[in-house]
Amino acid sequence: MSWTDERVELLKKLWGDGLSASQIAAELGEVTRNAVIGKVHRLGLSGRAKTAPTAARPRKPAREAEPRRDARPQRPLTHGATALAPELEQMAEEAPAPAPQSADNVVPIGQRCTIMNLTESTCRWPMGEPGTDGFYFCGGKSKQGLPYCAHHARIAYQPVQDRRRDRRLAYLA
DNA sequence: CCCTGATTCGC
DNA sequence: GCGAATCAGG
Repeated sequence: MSWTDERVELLKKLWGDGLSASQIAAELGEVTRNAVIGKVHRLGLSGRAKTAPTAARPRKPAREAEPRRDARPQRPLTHGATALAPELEQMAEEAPAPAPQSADNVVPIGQRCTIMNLTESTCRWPMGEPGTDGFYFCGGKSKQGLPYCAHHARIAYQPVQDRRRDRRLAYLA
């Protein structure tokens, strides 16, 4: 997969929205966060804020071609990494229950889970009508205490996105 | 350990 | 130009 115009445009948009490189990578698919970061730099739109306090890098001692381990294979079943500002974690607890039945979302059967299979790292986005047989949770991989996977977190917190970003920049500045 | 972006450099 | 490996940090 290459950087088509559409993908680059989406990259710019998401980066501008303050999403992390790994989130963007998950959103784009078929690329790692390193690829995203590399592209961001080449496009010259790095440095979203925070004046790099850690500028000077000691250089890397030339490296030879190594057996290089597998390039992290993005799991098709999950929505990849997630990491939102700490402020969001609080909101997560009070976040209004997302609309139960989302006709648009279809989760792979193998990923779905019930209340019994939920762990700290599974997406709790409800699917279907609670209490009925068809009900289940997304079950995608969530991280850092967030209750949702990257995909559902975006949906759940959309209205607050602006505030979140501003806050983040505020304390980083 | 989870994650973040930044950089280097072989390809 | 691309991005894995690495680094430095939270």
